[in-house]
Amino acid sequence: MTKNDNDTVNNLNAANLTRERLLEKAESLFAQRGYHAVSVREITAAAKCNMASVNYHFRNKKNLYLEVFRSRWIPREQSIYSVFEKSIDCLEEPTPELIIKALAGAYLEGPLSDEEFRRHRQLIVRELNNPTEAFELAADQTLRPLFKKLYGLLESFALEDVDEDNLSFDILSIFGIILYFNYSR
Amino acid sequence: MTKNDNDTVNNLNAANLTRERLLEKAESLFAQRGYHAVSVREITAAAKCNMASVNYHFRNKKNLYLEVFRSRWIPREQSIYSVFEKSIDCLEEPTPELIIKALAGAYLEGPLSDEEFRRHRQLIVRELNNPTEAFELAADQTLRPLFKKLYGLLESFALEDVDEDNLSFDILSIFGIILYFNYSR
DNA sequence: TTGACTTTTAAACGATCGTTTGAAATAAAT
DNA sequence: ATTTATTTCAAACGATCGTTTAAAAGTCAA
Repeated sequence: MTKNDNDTVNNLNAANLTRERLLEKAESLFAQRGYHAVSVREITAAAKCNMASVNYHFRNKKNLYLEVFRSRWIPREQSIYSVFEKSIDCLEEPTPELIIKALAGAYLEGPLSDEEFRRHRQLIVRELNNPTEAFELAADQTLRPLFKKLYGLLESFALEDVDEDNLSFDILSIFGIILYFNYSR
Repeated sequence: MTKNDNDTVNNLNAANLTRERLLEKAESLFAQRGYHAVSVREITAAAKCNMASVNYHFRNKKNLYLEVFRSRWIPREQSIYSVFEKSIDCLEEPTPELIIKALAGAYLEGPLSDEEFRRHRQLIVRELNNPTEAFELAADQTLRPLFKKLYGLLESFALEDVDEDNLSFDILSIFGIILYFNYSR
């Protein structure tokens, strides 16, 4: 067993170097090709460690996948959210156009490098198409709060005959555009 | 071996009933959960036939997947394209807004039922995220022609300072919105 | 240096995967 | 009715999957 019941602890000993390498390579491979297309053997080979390390550090493959979201994806999304909130606070007059620009900017010119954003986006697009427990984590801790914030910002404009459903759809469409941005190459 | 070298022939004998059931169930399952998450055993169980039938009628799993695109997805997309073209021809003044409405209409209110469109969209979204040989088929025979048509229709408007790249991006964004439509539930 | 604890390792486990086999069943032709 | 060709089937194949095991290696305090 680990020397600590809470396996998300941030010790910097040798053990956690293997742990961190596994999370890094697992995220990269899961983002590139998806959960089922990537084997534990491939992840451990990339991380240059033994196959049983996945079991030792993360219990099993599924939990390694979830831990990628818990300890990497969600904090990253939260940092994007922080950038977005600060951008909004700086606005004197937060028009819908400026709000959307602030949102897109937080994702596309925020704290993430191009490669980091590519991975980040790939992971959540895969979850949108094939929801697992990871999507619930992401939805609860990042997506719904962001959605709620956007809703609050945009509904005050009460654009003519736009009802709640249509506004929700518009917000989702904006995410669709941002998520599909990189497909234009 | 089959009694015909061309296994896409449209005979209506008993053999092809099994073949058609396999294509139907394979498409449904691949759309729902993706190539790797669906096993040959599951497909043949759904189609109520023996596991070896996949090998007999389609050579292997990968080719069954490709045949779903060749004999089902691409013809369906082409029928959508036809509806779109007819809608455009009926327009007296094809403004960008009317063009986009015609496009969305062809997908959302065209020849496909809601369930058919859901499957249709799921298959191509999975290919966008995880391109295989099937994407090349779809791109060559349906996506690029449609894209070219849209480009021809929209570029004539020469909207101010919109260059080629930005117009391409806008077209892709429109597809992003259409593809993500159903996520709003 | 000893002994307790943590981490890594090689090897094997059972399960499931896609595919193959050869014979039985069915259909078509002579 | 017999032969020929086509289609279906149960059973097994080798490969790969995620996981487990028990021992070796490493770490660190007493």
